[in-house]
Amino acid sequence: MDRKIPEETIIRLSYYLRALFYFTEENKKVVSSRQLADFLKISPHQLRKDLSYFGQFGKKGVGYSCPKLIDNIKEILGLEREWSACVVGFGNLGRALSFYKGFRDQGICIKAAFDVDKNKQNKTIKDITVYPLEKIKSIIKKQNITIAIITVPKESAKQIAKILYESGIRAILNFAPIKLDVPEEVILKDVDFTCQLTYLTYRLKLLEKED
Amino acid sequence: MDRKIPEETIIRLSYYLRALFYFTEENKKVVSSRQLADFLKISPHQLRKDLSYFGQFGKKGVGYSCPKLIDNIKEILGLEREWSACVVGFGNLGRALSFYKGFRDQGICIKAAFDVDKNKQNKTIKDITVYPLEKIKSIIKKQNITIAIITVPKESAKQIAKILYESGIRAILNFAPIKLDVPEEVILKDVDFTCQLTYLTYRLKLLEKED
DNA sequence: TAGATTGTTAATCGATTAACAATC
DNA sequence: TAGATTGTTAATCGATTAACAATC
Repeated sequence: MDRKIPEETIIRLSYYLRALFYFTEENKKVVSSRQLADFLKISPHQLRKDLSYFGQFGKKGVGYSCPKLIDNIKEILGLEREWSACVVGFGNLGRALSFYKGFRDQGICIKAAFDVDKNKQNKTIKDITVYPLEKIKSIIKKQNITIAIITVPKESAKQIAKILYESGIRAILNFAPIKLDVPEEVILKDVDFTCQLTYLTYRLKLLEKED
Repeated sequence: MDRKIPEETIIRLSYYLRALFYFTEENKKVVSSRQLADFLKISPHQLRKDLSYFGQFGKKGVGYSCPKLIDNIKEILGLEREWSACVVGFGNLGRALSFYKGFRDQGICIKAAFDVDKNKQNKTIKDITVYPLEKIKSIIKKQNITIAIITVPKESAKQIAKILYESGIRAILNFAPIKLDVPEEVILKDVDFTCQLTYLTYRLKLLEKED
């Protein structure tokens, strides 16, 4: 694992994992790179190239064992163990992420939520308790939380990020539409709906021009 | 506009727009590529390169006029006019997207929502009415909706996509964790939280190995 | 053995970075 | 004029695609 691995490759590994779950549910024990790739609408070359960064997982002339490749990819992505996460901002988006089942399937467990709104605080829904912001530090320590998801308005996002990394958070998934300042050692990933939607309007406009 | 323009460039244009809104709020009339780039934590070269795909918008030795560049980027992204969209699936995520203010600021207006759940149907919250799925076709036609956002469970996503493009939808933002089959002329963009989170666990695991 | 499919190298393609001439 | 900053070309870097030898 000396060469630099593209971020796109890592993202695709998640997709491969999901496809493997699907084929496993369909009672398939072995799949070829072509079957996986067709399911995900990518090329089999790309799948094999992506896997080759990490080792040799298939059998020539045969394909990949579903359960084995699942274990291998989980190991690569760090999903062989459980991770604890929290959500800051318990609006609609915060709630959606808190209760999203897809995370737990992959070993990522939302352990707590935080919100400024007193009416939301100290209530527990489906195992997740909403705490006031003042409790961020203590709960993170107590519950051993390493990942935080930020869904607060952009006005308070920078301040929340500061509290989070000062509390020991080492990775942040940020849904607030603003660039956060975090220390180099904190891993930050932005998710931005508006940009994605705007890409659609751009393409729609292009199409109209062609006509 | 003969050369192929990278998707990344289009996504960044949205970020430039947002930065320009920020500087405008701060009463700045003119900004340099360096100021914009610093704000967004990218390089000024990249910003200038991105803009150069579409024309010359700045003044050498001076910088860019904020209001003019805003108008130019809006025009490029098709945001000089209003777009009508709908949300299918009125769970927490559907609600979050329906009421998200960031869209309306950019001229994208959620006009209707749809859900299978009878308890959610025929209620109007903040100008958005939730209709049964059977009404998808008629509402889309009546309200002139071109963009759809899918937030239903993966089990029903493919079927919903079919109903949508058969109803005249031309662009889909898909939050369901499954690859949809759509005709070539329908523009499709996937958003996947799990992949983003998993990228964080991958990086966290890498860090631990280094120690 | 013949057919199938992997893993990897080489070729291509595309995006980013850097440098600088043009010019406000 | 001198300083600043754009727009664009060239160089670099990186990712994807394709081809094929290895081998189950």
